[in-house]
Amino acid sequence: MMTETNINDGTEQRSMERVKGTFDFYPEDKYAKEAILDTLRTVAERANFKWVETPALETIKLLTRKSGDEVRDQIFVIEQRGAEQFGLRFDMTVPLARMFLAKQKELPKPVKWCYTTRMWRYEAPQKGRLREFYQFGCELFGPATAAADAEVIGVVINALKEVGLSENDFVVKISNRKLIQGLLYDLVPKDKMDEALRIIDRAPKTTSDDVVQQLEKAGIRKVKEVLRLLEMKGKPQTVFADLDKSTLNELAREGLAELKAIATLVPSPSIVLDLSVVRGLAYYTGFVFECLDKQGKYRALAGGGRYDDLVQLLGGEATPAVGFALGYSTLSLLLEELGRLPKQVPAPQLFCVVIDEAVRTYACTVVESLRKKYTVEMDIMGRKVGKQIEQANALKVPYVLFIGPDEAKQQKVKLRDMKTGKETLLSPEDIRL
RNA sequence: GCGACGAUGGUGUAGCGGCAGCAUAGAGGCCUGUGGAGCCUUUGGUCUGGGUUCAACUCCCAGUCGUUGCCCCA
Repeated sequence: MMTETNINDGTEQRSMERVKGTFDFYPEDKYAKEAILDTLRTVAERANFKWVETPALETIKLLTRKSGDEVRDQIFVIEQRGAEQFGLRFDMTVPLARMFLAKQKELPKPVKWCYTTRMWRYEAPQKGRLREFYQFGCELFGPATAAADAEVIGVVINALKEVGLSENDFVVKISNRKLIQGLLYDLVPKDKMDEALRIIDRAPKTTSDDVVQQLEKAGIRKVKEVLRLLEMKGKPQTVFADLDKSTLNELAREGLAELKAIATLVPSPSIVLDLSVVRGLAYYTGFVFECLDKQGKYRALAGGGRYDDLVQLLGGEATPAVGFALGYSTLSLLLEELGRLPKQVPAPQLFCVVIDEAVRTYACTVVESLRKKYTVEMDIMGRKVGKQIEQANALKVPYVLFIGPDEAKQQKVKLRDMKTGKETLLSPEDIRL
């Protein structure tokens, strides 16, 4: 029965709401974000990383090339034409790898790129995790050296310090997949390796009893030995000393050597070695790292590592690569908590008080010419003088210009220094702030 | 995708099965050429839909959104 007449089902109201998991940047938020992202980028640029951008859209084929269907579920699929599907990028590593291999032959190595841009993942929004979000990151193609890994870590650490964090505010947990897998080799059957890594990855978030339970459930026997690995964490040199005492297989020795080289090159006090850092199961091949706030209160601030197989997997020549991404959501939460998020919207330098509507034309001429050089606000509400000054005060303007019939007659303006209260009558072109 | 909790002016909050109040922000006035104050006026709200009831912002159900835990985190 079609009996619905003017039923308000709330769709009208909901159509005015923001899309779930997105964020509106009002001036205060926008200036804060851009200031932070600019600062981060500048740090990368000082290490000679070049700023790049890619389309928001990629083909689904590319986006899912390196991962399975679970990834597909988190892609915003936005268009379908014939057999082709497009999706919004969910990270920058894959698009930049595509960009790299398109010009692989001509680009001089190393190729060092950075980005500060937005991406999308269709997942449940949580604190520090939105569906539309911004990341700063670097990718470095070419060298397979510890020096490259160290450079990337160095950028992360410097970037965090540059936006107002100290090395007491965060930790950089480093690890190496070869080392973990080498160590697990004798403890875990080959077909259980992925499952074991997955359990290890989320171990820090659960109790050790849970970890034991999960390992047993997965059919892994040498639970005690696996747990012992998880406890190997702390200052790199301490853990290295521990590991040196054990007999290691070749894979583990290789991973260990890589970590030692990196630790030597980046002697930061915020670096700890933590073998539970695995970084998902995706494209990382060796060195991996994760950066967290000291209390572990928030989600990871940054994460990255070495992905030596990705370029080849996408159809390029085998090229080692290393990179990281640093999300704005979590970073801004931490900065906010520490009171270090820049909060100011730029204030106008000058406010023009229009004393009488009769002189508005003259006032507009003056303001127009001043706006070639300064940020100038003027009354456009037709308010009374007192209200105009209130507005100027609310805007924290350092100088106010008074333009009334007297000034207009002489083609002058009265400039008032709001701090000292001193007023001077002068020609508009003589204004120097 | 699953679970828990929540939703009252723009913002922050109070309240009660029977008139929805306070603060703050906004607009205006006191104030027709000069200060951030003060006083006054005013705009604006119970997320959406359904149910119970004489009566629902309040109780019940569903949805939406939010927070959080799980999954996932490429």
